[in-house]
Amino acid sequence: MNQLLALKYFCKVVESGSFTSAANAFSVPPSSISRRISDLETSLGTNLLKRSTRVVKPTEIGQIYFEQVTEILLQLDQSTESVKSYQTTPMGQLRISSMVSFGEQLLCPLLEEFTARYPDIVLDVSLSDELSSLANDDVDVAIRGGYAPDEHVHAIRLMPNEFIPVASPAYLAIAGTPSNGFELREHPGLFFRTPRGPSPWLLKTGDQWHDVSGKPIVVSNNAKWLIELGLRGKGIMMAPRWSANPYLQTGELVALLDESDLSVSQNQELAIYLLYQKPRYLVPKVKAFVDFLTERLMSPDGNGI
Amino acid sequence: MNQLLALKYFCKVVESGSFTSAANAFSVPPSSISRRISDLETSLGTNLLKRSTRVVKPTEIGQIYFEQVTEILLQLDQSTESVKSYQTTPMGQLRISSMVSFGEQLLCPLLEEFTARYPDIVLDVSLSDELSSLANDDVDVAIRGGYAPDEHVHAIRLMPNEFIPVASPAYLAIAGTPSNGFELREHPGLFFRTPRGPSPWLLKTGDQWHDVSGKPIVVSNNAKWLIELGLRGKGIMMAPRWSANPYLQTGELVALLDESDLSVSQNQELAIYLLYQKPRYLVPKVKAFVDFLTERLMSPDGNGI
DNA sequence: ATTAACCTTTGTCTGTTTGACAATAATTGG
DNA sequence: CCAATTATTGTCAAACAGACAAAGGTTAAT
Repeated sequence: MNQLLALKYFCKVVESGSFTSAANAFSVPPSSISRRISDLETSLGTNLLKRSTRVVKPTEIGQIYFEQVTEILLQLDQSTESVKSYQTTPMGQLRISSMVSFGEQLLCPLLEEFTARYPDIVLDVSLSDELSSLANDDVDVAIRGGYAPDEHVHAIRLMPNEFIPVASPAYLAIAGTPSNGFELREHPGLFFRTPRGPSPWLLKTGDQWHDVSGKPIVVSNNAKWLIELGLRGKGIMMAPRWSANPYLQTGELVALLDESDLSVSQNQELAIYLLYQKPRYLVPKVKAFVDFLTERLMSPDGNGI
Repeated sequence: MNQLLALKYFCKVVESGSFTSAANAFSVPPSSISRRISDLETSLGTNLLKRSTRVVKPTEIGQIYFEQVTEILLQLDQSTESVKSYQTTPMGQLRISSMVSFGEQLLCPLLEEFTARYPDIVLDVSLSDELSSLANDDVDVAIRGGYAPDEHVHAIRLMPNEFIPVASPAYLAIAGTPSNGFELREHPGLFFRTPRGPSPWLLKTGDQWHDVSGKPIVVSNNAKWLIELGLRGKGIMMAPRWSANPYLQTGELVALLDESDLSVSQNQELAIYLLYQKPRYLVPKVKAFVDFLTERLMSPDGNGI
């Protein structure tokens, strides 16, 4: 028996005081109402309604049952409604995972604007260079460099992740400015440690890749500290362009060997990706974040800031 | 879609963390669970569960929905349970309608015992000689004399309703004791007014009925007062045997013309009936009252007290 | 690394249930 | 007393849930 249907029919009959009007309300023949309520009475072993041809009134227990069931149906409607609103309005907890340096320098400043625009979204931002398992539902969206998107993960290319060698003017004044990539080997290097080890300095000549890593002074996963060391003239570092940009503009850092094919990976298409799961029904909070971030970070030519 | 079924399946899946175990709990194939939940998700436009082959976890909104639905299902169970208990235990409001004199003299004294035995029944006793409409659900049980039971009303013959002429010894000492029915016409009469008028005194001789009503001194629907007048020697009255009995035993009243065919109605089978509606499912409170009253009022030979 | 086991999903069929429509029974109001 | 309204019942067609088998995918163990 379709109990919920029977309950809805029953309540409508009590409210309207007649099978016919209830039938009209549901656009079904009165016989359907009669049969469903009969089912209900049978399953409860009770007479819920007193039928006299002109007037239908609930019995004593029918009245009690009606009041309780009305409340229950109302709650069920409200629950359904809250689910639907969740599917309509960006709300709920949004768990974001981002690379540390990107998060510190670009993401977090933007998030203040985001929370202002979507007050019903509670942010849970976790900065880490380890890739947290998007698939295991630890996180709603993730920002990673050069991630290999698998089948169920949607990846949006936010911006290129070009690495350029930089150093402070003070350092260059003392140690001299390298005139080609191979000279980098003679310079002290500030290396970023990825989860897969220190990222090397690579130079491409034709089809050949050469490791032109300098002499390691510091290896750290703390990008901020590395940049600080660079600013203080401790050596040369390969920095993401988006990270070095502010200092390049103030002149605190200088970009070296601008035209050369230097990188930290043989993968030519290094980029920063925004990753999120692609379920059957996309949750508004995720869509809101994806839209927001692409709008703010992706320049029209796709080359980022 | 059988929404209620889907909700039950959904909750069980969340609780057990797997489709298979939920399927076992309901003794249905896992595919049924899968299909019902898929229906539910479609109708809500939401992913409620995150399926990773080994672990099934609710989504954020799925968790919220689960908590609310769990509560709702619990309430529904409780409502069903309360109906079932209503069908098992005598409880609720029991509306009784009784003839005034019978109610005052016999019924109400018994009811104290009844309420003691069934504390969950709240009595609503209405004493009236008008017949309240049993069919219109104004009343659960009614006690009436000589009622013509219609098709849907169950009638139990509680006791005969034999009317006998009585008077006080003091009156008889002055006015003399009538030796046959026709002499009653010469006596002052205390008449009970039924809703259909004063009840006459009738005498049957062979197949003939004679009106042998005395000279009306008082006509009243207040039986208590009539009896009081009788006790004070104001005249003769036709009293129900069950009403006069206490006074006959003390000698305060004397029964006249014991062997004669005197009555107040041509209907020979005057009796007091216990009436109640006969719905498909008899409510325990009614059954309790019917059983109680028949046990206390019906003697084995069916002739009453 | 490869296989095996387990779980969810999908396809197809069958039995049950619900709704539609018509006819019947019963009661109220004029 | 008759007409109108209402609930119920009978019958048929359509929709739906469940059974069973097979497929697809992921984890765990060899």
